[in-house]
Amino acid sequence: MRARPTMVDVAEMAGVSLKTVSRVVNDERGVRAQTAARVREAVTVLGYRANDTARNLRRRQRPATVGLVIEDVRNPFYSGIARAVEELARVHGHMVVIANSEEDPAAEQKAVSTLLERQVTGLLIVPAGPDHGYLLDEIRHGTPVVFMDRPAQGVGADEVLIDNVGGARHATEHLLAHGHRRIGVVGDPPTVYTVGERVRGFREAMAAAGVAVDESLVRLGGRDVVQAETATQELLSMAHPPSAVFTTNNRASIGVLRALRGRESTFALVGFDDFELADMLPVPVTVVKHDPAQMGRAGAELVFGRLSGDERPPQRIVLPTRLVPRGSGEIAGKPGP
Amino acid sequence: MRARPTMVDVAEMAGVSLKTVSRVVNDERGVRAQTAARVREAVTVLGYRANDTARNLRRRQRPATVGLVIEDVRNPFYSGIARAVEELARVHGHMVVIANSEEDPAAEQKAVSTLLERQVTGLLIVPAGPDHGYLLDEIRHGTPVVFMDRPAQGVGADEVLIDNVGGARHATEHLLAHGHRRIGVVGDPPTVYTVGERVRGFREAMAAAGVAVDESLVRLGGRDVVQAETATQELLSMAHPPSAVFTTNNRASIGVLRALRGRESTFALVGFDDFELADMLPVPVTVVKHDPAQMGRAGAELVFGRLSGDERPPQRIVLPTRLVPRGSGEIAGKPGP
DNA sequence: TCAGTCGATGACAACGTTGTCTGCGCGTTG
DNA sequence: CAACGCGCAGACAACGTTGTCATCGACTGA
Repeated sequence: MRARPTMVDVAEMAGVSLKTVSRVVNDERGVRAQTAARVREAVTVLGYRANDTARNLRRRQRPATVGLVIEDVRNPFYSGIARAVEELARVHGHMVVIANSEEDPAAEQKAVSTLLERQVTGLLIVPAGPDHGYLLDEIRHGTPVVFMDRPAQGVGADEVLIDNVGGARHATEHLLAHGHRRIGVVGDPPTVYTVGERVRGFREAMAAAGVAVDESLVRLGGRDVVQAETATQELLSMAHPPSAVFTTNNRASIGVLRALRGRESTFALVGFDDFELADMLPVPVTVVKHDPAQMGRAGAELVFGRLSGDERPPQRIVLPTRLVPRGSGEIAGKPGP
Repeated sequence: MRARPTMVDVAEMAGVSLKTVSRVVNDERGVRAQTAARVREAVTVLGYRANDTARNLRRRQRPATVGLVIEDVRNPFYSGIARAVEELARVHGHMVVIANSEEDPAAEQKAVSTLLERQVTGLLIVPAGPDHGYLLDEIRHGTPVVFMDRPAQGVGADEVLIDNVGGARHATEHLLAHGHRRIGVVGDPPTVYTVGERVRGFREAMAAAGVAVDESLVRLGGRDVVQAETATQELLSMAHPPSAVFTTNNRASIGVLRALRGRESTFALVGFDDFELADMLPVPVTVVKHDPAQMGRAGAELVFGRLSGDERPPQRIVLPTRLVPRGSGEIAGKPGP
């Protein structure tokens, strides 16, 4: 288990100079076929592999790698993004480094710092914290940064968002149209941008319909399926439970469904985010659907566009949502025993 | 948008030598507090960030990065692995580069090559192709390689597998115990190692029970949900459809469920791999459960163990499976109209 | 008082690679 | 036949950093 061979080793073995090896390895012209063959022979015998680190340093270029900072790959929304980013990156000869921020601003900033020291050529971030002024210098030094799913303050960078307010409004209107008036909300803390926006869309639709929001039915703050389940159980055991619920994301939807299972009492449901098997459940779940792959692609396209010279002012792309009625939004609420 | 500042720029601004900046940046001792303060000042003013590429080259060490080659992050099995690997990597100060091999040996080999040129310190691979002799040199040069989910030929490297045969046997025994005799199989091509093993477990259990396998009920080859759905439809329209089916992975299970939906005819089902909401479906799905996170952790532990001097001979870790009866394995088949 | 020690700092080389420049031998051309 | 061009090859510097060694002044102790 000795160290890796370098060009010097190859040169020595082939009886040529270092530079000639470099020429052969990089398919430069100006090497006699016979010499090149000798070099290639030595390369395979020694198992030589170019050192990308040294190459990049010398060429003053960065490793062909983009950083992707997300909350958790296990969430299908993020893995959908990740996959699309990876696909586009591959087309552009880049690799993807994934960091999970765990929704923690400190972890996010640490990850970003490490990625930047690693000299990534571009950065795709689902921001956890609000302020990203610390990236100003980097952007000025030529690293394209794209924020996905949520905007970032303190920086004028590209952003890819979805129509949160519109989607939530549609969801709420759907429930209102089916006669629901006591509508609850279950989801993550409203400090998360998307949650705030979706709740805003909910309130807008309610206000437009002249229906007052019962604040005791708004249960935000859960961070995972279990907490959404608990919140739902609380809703169900109220004296006047909601007849319908809007959930702010797929985790919350699933938590609600778990709480509802086996219960006699139930309520209508529309969830933000589609999820696998939503249409296969006993009561198929009506959702506000959008396309994570589209978000990943749009973000990656922006990054690689910037890398190849796109100098337009910072873009804000807003992706559409679509209400997919499957049944759960149309059932009449029969709350309470 | 000028180039990034280097230590030379910082040194110039602080009126010290390059080396002093290096000392401050690396928290080496031997710098007067006052000098250090001046340097730090210059660092923040210029927005200096250490160049990990140059540092690694000089120190003759590799970037603290491990490569993870999987089939598709969108599959929860792989994203579960990815997340666990990332978590352990973070603990060890490493980042994770993810490459999707798409089950294509050529793509896998290309990804691995790129990762190695990038000087990753370790490699976690879910192998797509069978032969990995091309990694022999690398392993000899000191790059720890761990194969996950499937073994690799031609190399003596660490492996983390699951008890495919045992799990499949349990699944089949469960179906046999509930009176099923005409049992079908739906899944990926048997050339995929895990599929082959799981089918072997199925056959072993059938043989042990003295039940002949009707080969027309074995439908392997589908690579995604849609193809599994098609295969199932074919099974259902047979003159003598199966009364039960064993699926070789979560994609196949979901395809089968989709085909079954709304159909009058049905059959019992046990699937390999657990999946979200399996317990929430109209007929909760009985599965052979195992833990992707455990696999990721085990793999990562092996890599980081090797990196810190573990010299044991190549390990083969086999993770257990557990049958989770939820109902779908116990229903009586009522095939055909 | 003088060697010896110590703390702070800098000069220099080196990591593995590539860009630039130079040199050599040979054939072509005016 | 001198001059030139061309194909091939190597010497050397440089990328941004860190390890080693040298330097210098000040302080210590006998």
